[in-house]
Amino acid sequence: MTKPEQRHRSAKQRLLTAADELFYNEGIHAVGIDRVIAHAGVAKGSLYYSFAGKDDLVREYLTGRHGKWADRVSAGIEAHTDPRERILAVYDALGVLFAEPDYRGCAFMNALAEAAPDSVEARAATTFRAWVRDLFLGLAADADAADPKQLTETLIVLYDGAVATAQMDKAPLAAQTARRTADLVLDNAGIRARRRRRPRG
Amino acid sequence: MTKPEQRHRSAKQRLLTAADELFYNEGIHAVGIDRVIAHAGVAKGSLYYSFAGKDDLVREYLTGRHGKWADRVSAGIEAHTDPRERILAVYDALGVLFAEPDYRGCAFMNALAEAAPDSVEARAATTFRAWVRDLFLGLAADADAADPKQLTETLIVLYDGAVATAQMDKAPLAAQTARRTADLVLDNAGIRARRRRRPRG
DNA sequence: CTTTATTTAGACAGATCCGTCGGTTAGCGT
DNA sequence: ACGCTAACCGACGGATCTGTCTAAATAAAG
Repeated sequence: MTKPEQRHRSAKQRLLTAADELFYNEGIHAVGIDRVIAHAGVAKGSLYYSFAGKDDLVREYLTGRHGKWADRVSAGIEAHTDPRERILAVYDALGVLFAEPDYRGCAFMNALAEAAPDSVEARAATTFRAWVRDLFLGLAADADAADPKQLTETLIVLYDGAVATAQMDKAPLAAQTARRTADLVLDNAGIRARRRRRPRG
Repeated sequence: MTKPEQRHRSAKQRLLTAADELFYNEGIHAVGIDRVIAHAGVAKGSLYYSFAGKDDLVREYLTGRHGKWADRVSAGIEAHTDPRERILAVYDALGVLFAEPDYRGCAFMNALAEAAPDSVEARAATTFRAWVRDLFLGLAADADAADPKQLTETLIVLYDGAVATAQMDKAPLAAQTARRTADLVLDNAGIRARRRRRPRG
């Protein structure tokens, strides 16, 4: 068995990187596998050696996006201890994301826009959305919200609104707008700043 | 010149209806012109007689969506005289839209998700977004908002959030969540109910 | 009726799509 | 060195895509 890295990255990894760039920037249907293998610099046979087909490549592209974003959001949240600030940290993470020069919206929203009801894209989007919901639900519960479900609905609408506005209007500042509104919503829900525990003593 | 209706609708109109259904429900790239002409029940030659190409058909599909939605929103707004309720009427219109059984998100967001930067889809989306912005900007000014631009940004994020959440989570109630939050935002902006003039005296 | 506009059916071309296949290279154990 | 096998390669095939074209039928208009 070969080690996962020799001098050059493996064909599978190069394919994954190329697929991520092309699928995200131009859309899944718009990019054929010929474009992917050309951009990765590998042969077509290598794609079907490492992946069952285009759907499989799409699936790994989306799960990769899910994992990377979940890691970034989690890191942003865990930089704070105050439950209120932990909620707002999600919108701060969006602000950093939107500022990236090649931001082109939510990969799952875009994938779902061109996907069939029972496709790989639809399944990946469902998984992603369950993660989003559970994320806010946990944060709302930690903040002792009176109605965690309703607060979650509102926070999700603000999250999605920031994402969609930033994409359609090329407006990275939509994250700040969403954050400011979330702040107001938290005020209205009676959630105030408090420390769970001091960082060190 | 032929009248717009004879016994059967013209080939152009049938193509437009078929394109609207198929493009919206399955995505633009996913639907070939063969599918469109089959669904319309016309010959391929009729498509290229009435339209310059697929792009032209896509363009008319999107401008049609724009016009119909603008009419619905305007009708909803003009049913109210109070500037505050005129703003909230937009979210009520979204609620009605989301309740339709075949709702599949914003046609322009979906089109943009699979479109190239300078495509017909991108241009139609830009036009649509300018309309959305001007709509809220006018409503915010009519309500004597202290900062109409900032209020508009917030209302747009809530609008987009309702649309995106409703699509991704199949949650028609996202419109109510957005409306409730908009209500809070308007309170916070110091915008109170007032009549411009009595309906009759 | 004559003329023009619209529609039809289908074959065709060129490009691109996804996927398969047989053959080649490279790393590893023995 | 030898054999084995994972890893990789590029040509090929069938399907589908958009768009063109021909030739004729139908409908509308003058």
